Amino acid sequence: MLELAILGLLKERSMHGYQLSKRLEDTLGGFWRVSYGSLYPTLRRLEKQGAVEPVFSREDVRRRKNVYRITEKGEELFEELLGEAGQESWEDNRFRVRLAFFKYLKPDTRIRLLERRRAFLQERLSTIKTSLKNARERIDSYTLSLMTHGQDATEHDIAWLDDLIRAERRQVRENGEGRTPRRTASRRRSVVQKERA
Amino acid sequence: MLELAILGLLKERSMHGYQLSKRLEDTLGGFWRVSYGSLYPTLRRLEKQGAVEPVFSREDVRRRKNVYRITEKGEELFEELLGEAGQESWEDNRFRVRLAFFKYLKPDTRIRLLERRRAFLQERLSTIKTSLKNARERIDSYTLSLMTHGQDATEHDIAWLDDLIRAERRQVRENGEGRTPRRTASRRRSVVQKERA
DNA sequence: TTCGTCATGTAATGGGTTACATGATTAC
DNA sequence: GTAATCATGTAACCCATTACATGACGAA
Repeated sequence: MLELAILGLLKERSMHGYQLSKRLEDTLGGFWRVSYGSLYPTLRRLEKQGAVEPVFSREDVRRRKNVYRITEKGEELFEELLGEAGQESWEDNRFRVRLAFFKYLKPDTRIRLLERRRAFLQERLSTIKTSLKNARERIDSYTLSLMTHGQDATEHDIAWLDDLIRAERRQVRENGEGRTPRRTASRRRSVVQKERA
Repeated sequence: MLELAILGLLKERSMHGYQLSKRLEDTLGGFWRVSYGSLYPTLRRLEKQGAVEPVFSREDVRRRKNVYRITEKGEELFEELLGEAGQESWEDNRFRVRLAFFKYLKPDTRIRLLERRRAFLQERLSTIKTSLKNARERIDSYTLSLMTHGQDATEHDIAWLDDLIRAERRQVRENGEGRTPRRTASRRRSVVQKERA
């Protein structure tokens, strides 16, 4: 996951480790903080694999900053990581990382991923509903509240995804493939608020 | 975390590994699935520490089921794990596990933990708000949507916690310490619905 | 008799973390 | 000059995972 995040950030511009950690922090802010103990070794590993390579500028060398750039091979790896279909890839934080790099994907790939995530949440939802049905009587109020709130949150998440999917579809219809939508976020917001009322 | 969950479940009644995994599944349902590859070794580790001990009944031995019971030492460990104040203990899934065993805590401990989680979410919220303020212009619509939705969800979570805290406080006032509240969950639900309208 | 699910485990691996260590640079 | 933050790294560990392996038991 960290590999994906690093590659995604390096696609935008070359950076050194410390910069990467800062950018990571303010993209996935409250949901994930990378430690240097994983960042630097991962960067090294990526270099050994040939997915990133050091950029030497006089300034940076002097200050011993190790600036990296993504390579052709790195671009391929990035694509591969984003597209992978493993079970665990749809867990909340993983999906957040993926979504953060959606702008690099083709609209139909985006839709595919959004729908995969939606299916994941849908399954979570039915798991919750099932245990709620089977066990409602014998579970304590805290567990009950936990599950009820989990259900709420999951439904809310699904509604959000549906908005994203809709926006993406509209995008495809209106502009043909390839363009980046402009204000998906705020449009989504209003829809959700309507649903809440 | 798995240790905590196992001990918590064994407090209710003695069980073998497979039963534990099932109970775990329908308590934390869509949010966590334990694999046997971690369950059994953990159970062994707990046994070696003296936190759980095997119960031998003729039936179970015949069917080679390893039923465990929690020991005095295990009860202490449980208490310790629930009370620990480490940074990572307030992350979403950890907190869910903790909440699932709230019924075993004293009301004031419950309030303390709820408030600690609240502070954690509050910090997440301000992290999000800060990056939103600093970067709103330069980030793409997907990342923006991600952050906005993250903010929404976090605020919703905090509101839920506030309900739980309020209910707990009322509990303390009305019944004095020690009693388990009856229908916290559904009471909460109605409050949230009012807030949404 | 065969399929599902009950039941227990091991080995290899993964993907991070914390704690520690070092030192340059910048702002006050 | 001193504190904060920039910058890079290592070693030990942690807590889980997947994949594999085995076999009993009940129901169709």
